[in-house]
Amino acid sequence: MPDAPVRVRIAPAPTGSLHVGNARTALYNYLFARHHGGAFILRIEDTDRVRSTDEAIQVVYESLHWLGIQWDEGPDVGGEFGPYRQSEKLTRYAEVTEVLRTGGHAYPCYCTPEELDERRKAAMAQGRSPGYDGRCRRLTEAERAELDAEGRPHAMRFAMPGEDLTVTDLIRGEAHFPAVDLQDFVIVRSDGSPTYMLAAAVDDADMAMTHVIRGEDLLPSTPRQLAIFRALGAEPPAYAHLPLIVGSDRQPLSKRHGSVAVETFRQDGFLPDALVNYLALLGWSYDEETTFFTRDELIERFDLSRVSHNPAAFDVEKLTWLNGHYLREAPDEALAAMFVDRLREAGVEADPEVVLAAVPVVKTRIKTLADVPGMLRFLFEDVEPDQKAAAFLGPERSEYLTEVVSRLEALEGWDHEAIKGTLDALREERGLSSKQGLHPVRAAITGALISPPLYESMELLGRDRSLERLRRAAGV
RNA sequence: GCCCCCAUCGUCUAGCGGCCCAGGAUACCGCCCUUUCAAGGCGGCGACACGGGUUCGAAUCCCGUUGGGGGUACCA
Repeated sequence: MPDAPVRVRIAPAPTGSLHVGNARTALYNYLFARHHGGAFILRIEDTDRVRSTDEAIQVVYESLHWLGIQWDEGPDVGGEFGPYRQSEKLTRYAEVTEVLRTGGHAYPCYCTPEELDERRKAAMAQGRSPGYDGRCRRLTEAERAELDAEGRPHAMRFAMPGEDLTVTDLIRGEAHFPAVDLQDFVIVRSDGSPTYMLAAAVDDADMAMTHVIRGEDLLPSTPRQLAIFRALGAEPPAYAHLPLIVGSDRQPLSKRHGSVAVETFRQDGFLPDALVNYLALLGWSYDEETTFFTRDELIERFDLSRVSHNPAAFDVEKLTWLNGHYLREAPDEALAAMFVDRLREAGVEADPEVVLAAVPVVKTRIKTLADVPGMLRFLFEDVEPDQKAAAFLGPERSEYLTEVVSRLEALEGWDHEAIKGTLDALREERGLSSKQGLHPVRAAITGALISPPLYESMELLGRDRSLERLRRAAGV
């Protein structure tokens, strides 16, 4: 198996958004494939037709594209192991079911959900394993014919081999499952549709997967899928189960913890590089100290043996910090383009030239792109001073601001150095602290007490508009 | 209930028998820098869940307890 070219996949169910947990699974599979020079496949698990829509599939594509995770085979790009949508493989699953049935590995089950539920409860009450008791497996052909004649609907169950099974996990080692807990499970529903257990195993076999890297929640399903592989006479892939991502309270990560969909992180102003770097580190580490990784470094260094075993709590604070780092590292031109887009989304039409000039002083002051409009809006439209700023703009500042205006009017040029010199001189003459001297000006120019650097802001705003705002604040 | 997985600072983690009275990052606190706010620099606080073993020696190995997570579906 180590000699076969690596083939791995991500198999999301299109339910409307791509969960970060799925995104991380996709990332690890992608990194593993690239590291080994293998193929990364995208498969859409849409056997549940009711919940699956084409729009939801588009969201999966877009989220993965945004993260920069490219797939080599998939519904949209094709490949020699297709189709890559389970809804297009229904006849294939039926075919396999027939093979299993003929080979004595599957049988019809006529038990109703109510009956199953009742027996399950009874088993649990007695401390026994709650799985299927195998009743219909013992039916004779004559009895089955009779039930069929009555028109009783049936599901198809897989007949487990009745022996203990061992899963060898690349991350965790061996897990042993006693036969008593491995009971016959449904592979085809009474409406004829295949279940996940069947479809996933058949696809992994059909698509020649060499490794299945997925969430730990699927570890208990592995012995069952292994049994299907064996019944089919197919070579099973190697398995690796990733620790789950939980919320700050150790509960499964869900919307009440904040953002969980990749699309939402994008809207919240996170950079794909930051999310990828963060996700890479959420359950994996390279060494004692390295925190930042480029894509190429991740591909070069990713290794399943360094994936951790315990559930990881998603920490937006750290993601946010990482995002700030990537924001500061990004080229100014690229940032300017993103800033302009953000401003437009916030209803602010910004001059790209001005935005580009503002990038250097702004990029150390934002944590996400969502902070941009609040930081730069004042450059492009008049803003009402907020409450704290207003406190520095009363009539009692009128004389001071008027003096500020006249000094600045006398200025030859209009650059931050000259502005600084002028305001410094005035402050010194009057014995004003920097706060006393600058707060009123800052309030007049930016409408807030917290803003990008004042002198640079005034240079960016331009002479005319700066003076106009100061005059208005002075009440002139 | 039963089965499986897991257990180092609040959080992400390094550690795979002596290099560890436990290292890095984040968060938090302080100082420096400073036109506000950040960024940056420096420093601080802070963890081996508990109990038994094994060993000259255990965060590291074994057993148990406790705790957390997952599964137990005609969801995936």
